[in-house]
Amino acid sequence: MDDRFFREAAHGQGKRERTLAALLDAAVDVIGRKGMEAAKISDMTTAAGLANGTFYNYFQSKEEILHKVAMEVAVEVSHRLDAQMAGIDDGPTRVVTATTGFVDLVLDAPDWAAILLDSAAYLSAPPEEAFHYLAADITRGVEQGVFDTKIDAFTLGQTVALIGAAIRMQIRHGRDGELTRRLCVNILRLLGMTARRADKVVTQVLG
Amino acid sequence: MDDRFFREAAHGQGKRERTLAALLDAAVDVIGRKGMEAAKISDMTTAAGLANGTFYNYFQSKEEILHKVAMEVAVEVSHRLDAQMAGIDDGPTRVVTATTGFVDLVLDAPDWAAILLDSAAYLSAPPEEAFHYLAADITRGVEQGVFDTKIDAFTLGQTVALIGAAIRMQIRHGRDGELTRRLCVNILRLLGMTARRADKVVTQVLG
Amino acid sequence: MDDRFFREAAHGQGKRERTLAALLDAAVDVIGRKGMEAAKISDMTTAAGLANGTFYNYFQSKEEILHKVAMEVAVEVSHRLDAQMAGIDDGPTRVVTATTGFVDLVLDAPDWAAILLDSAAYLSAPPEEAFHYLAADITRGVEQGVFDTKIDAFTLGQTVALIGAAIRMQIRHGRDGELTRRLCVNILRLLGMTARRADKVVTQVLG
Amino acid sequence: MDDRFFREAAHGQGKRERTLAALLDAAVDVIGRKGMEAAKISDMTTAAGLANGTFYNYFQSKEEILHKVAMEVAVEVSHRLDAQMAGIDDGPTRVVTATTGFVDLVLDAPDWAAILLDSAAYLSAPPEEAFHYLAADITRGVEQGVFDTKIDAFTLGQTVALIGAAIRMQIRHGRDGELTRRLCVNILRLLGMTARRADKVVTQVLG
DNA sequence: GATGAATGAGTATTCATTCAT
DNA sequence: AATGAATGAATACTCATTCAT
Repeated sequence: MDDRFFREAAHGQGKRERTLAALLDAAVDVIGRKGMEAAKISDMTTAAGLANGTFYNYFQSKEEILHKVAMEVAVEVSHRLDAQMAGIDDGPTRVVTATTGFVDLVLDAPDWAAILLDSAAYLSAPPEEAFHYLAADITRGVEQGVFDTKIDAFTLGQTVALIGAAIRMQIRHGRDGELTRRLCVNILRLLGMTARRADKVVTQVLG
Repeated sequence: MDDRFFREAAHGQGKRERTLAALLDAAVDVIGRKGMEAAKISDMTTAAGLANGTFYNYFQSKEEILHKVAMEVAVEVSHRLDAQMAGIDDGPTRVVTATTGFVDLVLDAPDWAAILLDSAAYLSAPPEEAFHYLAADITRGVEQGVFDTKIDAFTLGQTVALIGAAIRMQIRHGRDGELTRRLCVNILRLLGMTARRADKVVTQVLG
Repeated sequence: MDDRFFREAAHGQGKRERTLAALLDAAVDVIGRKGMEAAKISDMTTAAGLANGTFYNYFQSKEEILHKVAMEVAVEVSHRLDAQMAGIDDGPTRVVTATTGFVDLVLDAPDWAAILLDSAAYLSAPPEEAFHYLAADITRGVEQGVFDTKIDAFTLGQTVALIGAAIRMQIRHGRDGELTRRLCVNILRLLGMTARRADKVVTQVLG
Repeated sequence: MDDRFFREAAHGQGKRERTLAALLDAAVDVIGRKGMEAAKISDMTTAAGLANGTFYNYFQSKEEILHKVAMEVAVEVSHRLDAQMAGIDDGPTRVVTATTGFVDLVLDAPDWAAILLDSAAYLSAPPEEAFHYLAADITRGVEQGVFDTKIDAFTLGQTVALIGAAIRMQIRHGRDGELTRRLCVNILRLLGMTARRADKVVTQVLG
């Protein structure tokens, strides 16, 4: 999904922008195949059809492009989820919708999954952008009185950990909608809903 | 905690055993400081006061010592937790006791924390020993009718993810008993207890 | 003879070609001094005035450069012999001319001798190019009815063994044209000529 | 053939002799399997059922045992050939008998073949013992007036080269009596016999 | 004599980064 | 802007040899 994502976004722009986009697309591709650690600069430039040294006209270091790619992907994922969720008002429904949407989106684009997953481990700073909406939805649920939990980095971290574990398992053992459903239940439970109400919400949203 | 753990265990034994223990202790130390990925063989031999080549009289490769260290630590942690939990019969109480004990133990020995955390990511096979008791306790809770969840790799993975995230946060931002308490609540909620009952159990156990 | 052989051939070409040639020349030099087995990559790069890592911009491994050098030398030797032998039609005369030419050429360039001799033992596939002409000349002699032998790998192997032994002896104990003459006689005898006729041919050709 | 050759020879002797013999047998075995270059001291001691360090109570270095083994094997081979050839008086017949016997013996004991072949390349000094009888037989033939060649190191070297090449080919491509027969013919031709007489002798001896 | 633990010099290979063109 | 050749630090692993017990 979305091979050449950056190049399309840079279509019609200046040469510098297009080369930059080519490098970012190449990075996505290479990271998807080999992971951040093993991704070589030369892999990226080769995939982008550029010479080795050209890389350093656009980035100061390997780390920089890794950060950039991770952030851009996170932002784009957030955008897409926002679009899916317009008009949904109920907190729990939003959480389930967002989680399902996120997991599906990321499993559809394994390159992006690799980037998001790796960025938490390989980069010091995981891209909060990807999960920003989640904090907002949880807050909304708390305000609506259906969630019973503190809203802070810890709760967010716990939730993200659940999502990450679920994605990793599906990458390893194959896609499984049932696991995504259970993930949603787990998140709602963790946020303070009873097991019964959590099931009901998930069934309403996912059918 | 337990610097020279292996050397103490090998005290009075033959030279081979003592050198082996020195290497394992050195590995723990180095992994604690630099992580599994960055840990160099020469770091370990230097820390153990040995020549470079001596390493290969005891291990075939870097991976081998990493596996060995991870497994030994996991086993030892399990042993200690078992000791703490003798006589506790109630499933939820066991889960809380085990989780708290595990988090405290591991935060007391940050080297061990690093090993356990890294081993999941760096080694192909993370040591199940460290979490085996957890599966047993969850099963017990389900059999006692207080947990409402499937017992499988997914549930275990979700639980372990919560614990890992909590430990990581405390390593980064400092020890915080309140977070450990909230972790326990989260786990019990995830396993199907209501928010209220989860709080009650945690309060009973942790005061 | 022909120190800097490759560099001369690459004169005026691009930088990549010139560096490649420098590496090949350096390899020839190092192999000549230490043999294929003991030749180190760093020896070659140092001799070429390059950094260690530069080697791997041109070759994947030590084996690769060894093969390349052996093949290039073999090809060049064949070219030079071809030139010497243009217009000679008689089979035995060709064999004697080729053998003498080969031995002289190789003793003039002891580095090349080392390469050709080592390549049979160290490389899995010795460069047939160096001896291809020999097979052709033997065939010609057989067709002319002056040789009485099967033309196959065995006969070729036997002949090459004689040449190799003669070269080795002259490298060890000093150049000796008489030995080369006797080598030619031996080859002709082996190919089925009587001692007398063999002597006559050799005398005609070598004086 | 002749596994434990040295141990049998040392039977009934002192402990030192028996341990030495065990090391020599182990060396034969290991060299046969891996070649001289790749043979490790520890391979030999392990195969001999001894500790690593024990080796140095018997040999000063790896080279020393290699030399010793090569020499002993060469001597033994000579002895056996001598036995086969008692009573044979005719020079050419002796050469054919010795060559055939040598090739057969060595192909029957591939370990020995490996040792003899490697010793020429890996050790500076190939064991002349193995070919001493050959010089004598050639001399005899010359004195009988059937060979027409100088008797010196060069002729011997040429002959040995032919034998080596023939053995190598049979090790690589499988035993082939026809090649051994052709080898004998080649040697006789090289020593100055006509093709016809060489064939006749070989047929008389080998049938 | 035997042991076997310890040694440490030796080397191919990778890859992010620089810089002259 | 682009090129791509050159760099060189960094590191796991081998094995003959030593020597204290």
